[in-house]
Amino acid sequence: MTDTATTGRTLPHPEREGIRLESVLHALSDPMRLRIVRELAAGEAELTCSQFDLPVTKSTTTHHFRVLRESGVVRQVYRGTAKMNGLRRDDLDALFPGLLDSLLAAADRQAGRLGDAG
Amino acid sequence: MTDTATTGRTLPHPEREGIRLESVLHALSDPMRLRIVRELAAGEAELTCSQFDLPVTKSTTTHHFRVLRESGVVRQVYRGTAKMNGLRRDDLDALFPGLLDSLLAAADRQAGRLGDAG
DNA sequence: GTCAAACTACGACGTCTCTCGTACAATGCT
DNA sequence: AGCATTGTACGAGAGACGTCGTAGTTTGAC
Repeated sequence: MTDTATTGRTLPHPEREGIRLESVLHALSDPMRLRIVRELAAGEAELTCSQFDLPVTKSTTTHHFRVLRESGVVRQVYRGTAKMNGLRRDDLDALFPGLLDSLLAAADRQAGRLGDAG
Repeated sequence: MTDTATTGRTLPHPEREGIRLESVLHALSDPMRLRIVRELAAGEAELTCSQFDLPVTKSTTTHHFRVLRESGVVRQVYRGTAKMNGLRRDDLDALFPGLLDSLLAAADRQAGRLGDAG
């Protein structure tokens, strides 16, 4: 328990077969959550909630991460006081091949077009 | 004007560049609307609103078609008393290459998996 | 001109969503 | 033990959403 181990707390996730397309689309239809997912996809590593510099309060951030988790888009694991977030790429790719990539490409494209992503 | 011509009434559509990914995802995150889009994609021809046998009232159907139109997913044109609906495939493909196909494939896959589509 | 068909407008209702603030819980460090 | 960090729970408020019913409009056919 002294190394960076996962702590006892666990969070409910839908299993792969329980992920619903409508829920995923709904999760991704919020600008804040789409932004989170894009940042998550950009880096390889998992990120803590607090590493996202979102223009909302902590409560709201928690809310968005929960929506993402409950829809099956991200996997969350506690490590110490932090909560690590990772895209459920494997599950999403298995369930809906090519969808996540198209979605991320579409988001990138739109960000480039609109200039809201450097 | 005696043949099957478009009548004077027109409906506001977002132009191609005005279509937002978040709005498209939101439009598609409703089961009724996803169903509409799948039916539209299945057949080549445009369909009238009343050709869809949805388990909701006419008012609600109108509402869903409006959401789809305003988000840029479908194009609607009056012809007589009917309103023809067509997927804006060209615009969506130009804006978000591959996205619509992935989305439709994902929906098909889920329908097959869950058995709610014959 | 009358009538039916297709769709719309408007208001209503209950629910869900996004946001916040405050108070609380779990963990790790000293 | 004490404290800082990280995230949660709960409640609230404003607004959006999906649904309906009724009344109305537009068009085409007779």
